[in-house]
Amino acid sequence: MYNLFFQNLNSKVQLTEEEQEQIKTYLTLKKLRKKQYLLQEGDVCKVIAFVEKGALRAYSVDENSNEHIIQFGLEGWTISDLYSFLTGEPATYNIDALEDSELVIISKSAHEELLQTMPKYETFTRLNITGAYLAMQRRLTSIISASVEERYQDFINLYPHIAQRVPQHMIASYMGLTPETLSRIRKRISSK
Amino acid sequence: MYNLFFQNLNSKVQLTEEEQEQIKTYLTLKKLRKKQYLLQEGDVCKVIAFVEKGALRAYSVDENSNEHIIQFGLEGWTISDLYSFLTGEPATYNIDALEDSELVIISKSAHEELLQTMPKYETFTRLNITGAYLAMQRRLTSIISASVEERYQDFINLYPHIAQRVPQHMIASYMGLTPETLSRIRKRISSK
DNA sequence: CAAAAGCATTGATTTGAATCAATGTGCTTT
DNA sequence: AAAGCACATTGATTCAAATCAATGCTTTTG
Repeated sequence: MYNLFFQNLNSKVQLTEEEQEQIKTYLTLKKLRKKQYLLQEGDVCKVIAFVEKGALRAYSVDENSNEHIIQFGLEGWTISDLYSFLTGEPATYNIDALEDSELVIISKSAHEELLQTMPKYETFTRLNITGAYLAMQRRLTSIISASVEERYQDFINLYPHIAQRVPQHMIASYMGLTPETLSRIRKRISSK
Repeated sequence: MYNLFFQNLNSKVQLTEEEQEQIKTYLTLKKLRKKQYLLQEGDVCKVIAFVEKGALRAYSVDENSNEHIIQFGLEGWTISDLYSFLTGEPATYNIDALEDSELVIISKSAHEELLQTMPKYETFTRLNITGAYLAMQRRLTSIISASVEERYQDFINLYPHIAQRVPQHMIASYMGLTPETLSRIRKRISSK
């Protein structure tokens, strides 16, 4: 059940059997049906979720009730409203399941205790957030400097598996475009 | 000379005198004149720089030789091309000084040794990157979902000191706008 | 199974930002 | 002090994406 999580963990910090067992005591599993919420805007985000199976999205809703996807979470990725999780402020994002999913759940107290007691867990956390930072910087750079066409190409190249599993209008949302515009961009690209 | 750096460090992880002295042995100071480069695109980024005094910017240059500012670094902030620093790949950003500046320099080997030997330094690093991640996520959310006017207002509210010290066309660049557009937006806002 | 909902596409029109161009102003720099 | 440059503003025009609207297709669901 925790296979992917520990695979991921081990690839970043080598753990002994005992260490793994110890960490396991802090984790819980959660299944989410398609369309179910993991987090709703306004609630405080209590957990970090590692996606063992399935797909989720984090998104905000603006005053015109347009959804803006800030992050996808597929197998092997972590998803949360980190700001809310860390500060205890109400979440500004919603997180829900795009497919039936299985999550490894780390509660706030578990996270804090692990950070305090297991140096390797802190290293793991540091490496994770660093990876997330670099991925986001890449996305930001591309938004600021590249054309929409290039951005779409980059997205497809970087995340082909997302493009296959997620409806197109959500990719448009992730890119900050309308579905119509993305459709036309795809058309333009394919006619080359 | 290292005042601000240690102030910052201490605010995140409480250090003893000895620990501070130990860390100091890993640091060097560097002064940069206005317009001098800390890093040029294509070179490998060898350092993380903490800004003690002055102001820097990290930016990329696109095929039409337009500059796109990805980050400002003022007093108390850290600036680097982290991807290049961590991977050893050539940098995709340029970093230069907007004013005469003083930097606390952490070399790659220093960074690695400190991470390995001083748990508190790792914690410091983790907290720093987490803060940077949250700031960037905020920026990204605003780009994807808010109007340019709101985005400019947010920027001014969040970083009033930057707005005061940095030429307007650089703020436009940071926002992914042309200077003309930002000028018009300011006009629109002020006429309310 | 039929109805409804969700999704992608296409077309016509509007809108907002980019581009091109010119001017004014204040700083450097010599 | 004069010349040159960097910067901000403003105007006119172009261009790209949003919006509004309609259609057909597929997937859910009652």
